[in-house]
Amino acid sequence: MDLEAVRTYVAVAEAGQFQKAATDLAITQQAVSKRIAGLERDLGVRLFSRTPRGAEPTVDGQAFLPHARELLRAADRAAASVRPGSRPLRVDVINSRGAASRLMRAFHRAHPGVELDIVMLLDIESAVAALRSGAVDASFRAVAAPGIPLPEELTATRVVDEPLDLLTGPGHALAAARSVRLADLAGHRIWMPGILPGSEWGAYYAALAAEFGLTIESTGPNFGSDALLDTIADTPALATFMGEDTRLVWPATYGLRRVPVTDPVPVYPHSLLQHRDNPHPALPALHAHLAAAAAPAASGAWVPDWVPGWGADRVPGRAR
Amino acid sequence: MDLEAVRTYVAVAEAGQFQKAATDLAITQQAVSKRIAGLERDLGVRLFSRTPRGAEPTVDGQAFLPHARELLRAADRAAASVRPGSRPLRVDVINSRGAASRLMRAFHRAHPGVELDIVMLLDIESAVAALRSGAVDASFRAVAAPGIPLPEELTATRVVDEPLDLLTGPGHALAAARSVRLADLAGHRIWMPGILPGSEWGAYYAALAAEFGLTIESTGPNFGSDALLDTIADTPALATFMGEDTRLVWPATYGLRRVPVTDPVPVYPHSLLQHRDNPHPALPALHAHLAAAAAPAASGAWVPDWVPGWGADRVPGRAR
DNA sequence: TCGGACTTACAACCAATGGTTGTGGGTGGT
DNA sequence: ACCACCCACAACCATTGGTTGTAAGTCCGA
Repeated sequence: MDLEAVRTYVAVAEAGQFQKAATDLAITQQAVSKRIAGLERDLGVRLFSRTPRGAEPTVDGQAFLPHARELLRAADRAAASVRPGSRPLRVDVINSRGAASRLMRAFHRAHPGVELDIVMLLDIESAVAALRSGAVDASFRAVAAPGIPLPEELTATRVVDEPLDLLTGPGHALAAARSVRLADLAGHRIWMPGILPGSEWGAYYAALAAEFGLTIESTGPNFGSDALLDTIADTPALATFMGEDTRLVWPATYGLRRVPVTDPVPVYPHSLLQHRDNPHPALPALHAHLAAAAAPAASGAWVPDWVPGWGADRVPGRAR
Repeated sequence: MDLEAVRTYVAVAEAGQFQKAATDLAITQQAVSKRIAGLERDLGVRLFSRTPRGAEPTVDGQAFLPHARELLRAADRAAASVRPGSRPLRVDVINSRGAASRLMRAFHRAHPGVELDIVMLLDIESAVAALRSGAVDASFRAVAAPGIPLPEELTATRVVDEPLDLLTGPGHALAAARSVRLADLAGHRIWMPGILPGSEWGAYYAALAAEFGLTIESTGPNFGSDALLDTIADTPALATFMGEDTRLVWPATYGLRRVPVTDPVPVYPHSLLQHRDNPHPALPALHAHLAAAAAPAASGAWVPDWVPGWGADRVPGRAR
């Protein structure tokens, strides 16, 4: 199926005749005739019934028309997603299951009119480079991690702290616990595959392990969250950390247990990075939404939490 | 933008390298290279960063990918909409503002998974022909109108009765009335442009006019509902009928008045026609939905209504 | 009834597209 | 240093898709 033929089809359906559609498209009537004939050959049905006064859609043509229009709109959106200048707001999130993804989905629900593209960059260096070049408009990251100075032209706004739960299999020693103190995790093996030592998560867990004497293993390649959960469910000696609000789609029979960690609650600090001069019109709306989403938590009871020493100030109003 | 190039792009993004995508698509690596280069030229951005071990999407490529997938899905849906055999349920409605359209929108909300195509055929003859040929699966029509025998292989199910209101401009004699008896409309000019004498609506209004002495003018071409409403608003001597539940999108300043007609209420009888042997899997769900939608009205107070003498039995449970 | 104005369809031609094969440059592992 | 593997470029060629010219059909008015 050829998009130009589909575009020609819609033009004919709107014009009511091949001739006028041809002048609208600035081609000859014969070219229109050929395109429509080719489209009908591709689809295997007759789309127009030709009359001496023009052409009108057949039943198949009527059914095809809205799909054709939607197809052309999809093509326009696809082209717009990479058009320099006015393109959809492009936001980098740190992974597809974390708090940042959840916030962006909520933002999309609250502002359905804002065109949005979500990308996931590998590390903060490439995120910083993408922000400086303008390839992305905003990035959820943990800033001020050691060794990663924030360039002058970027700004960072602390937007949300993500509390972490412990995730264990049914055979784990803490599987039945209602909660566990962070200090009591000393000596337990925590497995976080795919966390690179130099990355932000790597720095976060390194600081956490150093302060509370945890054993965090990030060895081995990341085979995806399915493989991770599979291993956690089957290995009594292993546990892992997972965002408190992460919803798991997982068969209940595997018996994964989620154990809240307290005293203090380890929270991962998310900031929104952007270029100081980025003029994208949707950025203010995003900031307003994030501020509004963080504020209501202030009414809850506050619980002591832990962020790395380099984690700067806490987000206003966080509670649990 | 070429759909084949987009399909190739998605294949490369999934394969991770041009070579493998080429074998998957059964073309040469050079052809893949050319297609991607052409797509990048069309879009004006670089989609892949080429490495000695393959190709990975750039930031622009990452943003483009979901749009590309959606574009291909839209193309598949468009092709499926006219595929003989298993295609979406194709339903003919009598116009875009009537009760049939409303019912189909409600059905779509209740069954979002059912692929649906709505068409509007000119008259009941073409609807019958389309049903017999299998070009459409179901049709909302008023059957048993005089001179239109229902062929043996078609079935008709009375699904909904649509009450009609009188629509007037602010200067009309009945504009301030809270309701009007059908008999009191005798002598008033009712304008229904575009209603053909031989059509179902034509037969309906002819019977209505004959029984209650109305003056119904259906002269003149139908310039669309905007032109109709425009004329009604500006002409004190004219009024028209309109479905009770029809929502008008119209500036309030025009002052159109909707006057319920009573004693009896004129209702237009809609039936669902289909081929006796049509095996489309979504047809039972449609029938179940229509039966469920008609039933709840039985709880309301019943009001005398009027259908043409040829209008067969009333739909069970209709009320107002 | 005939001719003019209008429609779409078909034939011939030609440039440009899009595939192929062959080859070269570059990187990473042995 | 060589080999294996990747992608890009060049040359070639069939096919596609545009053009012009013409034919066939219908409507309408003289």
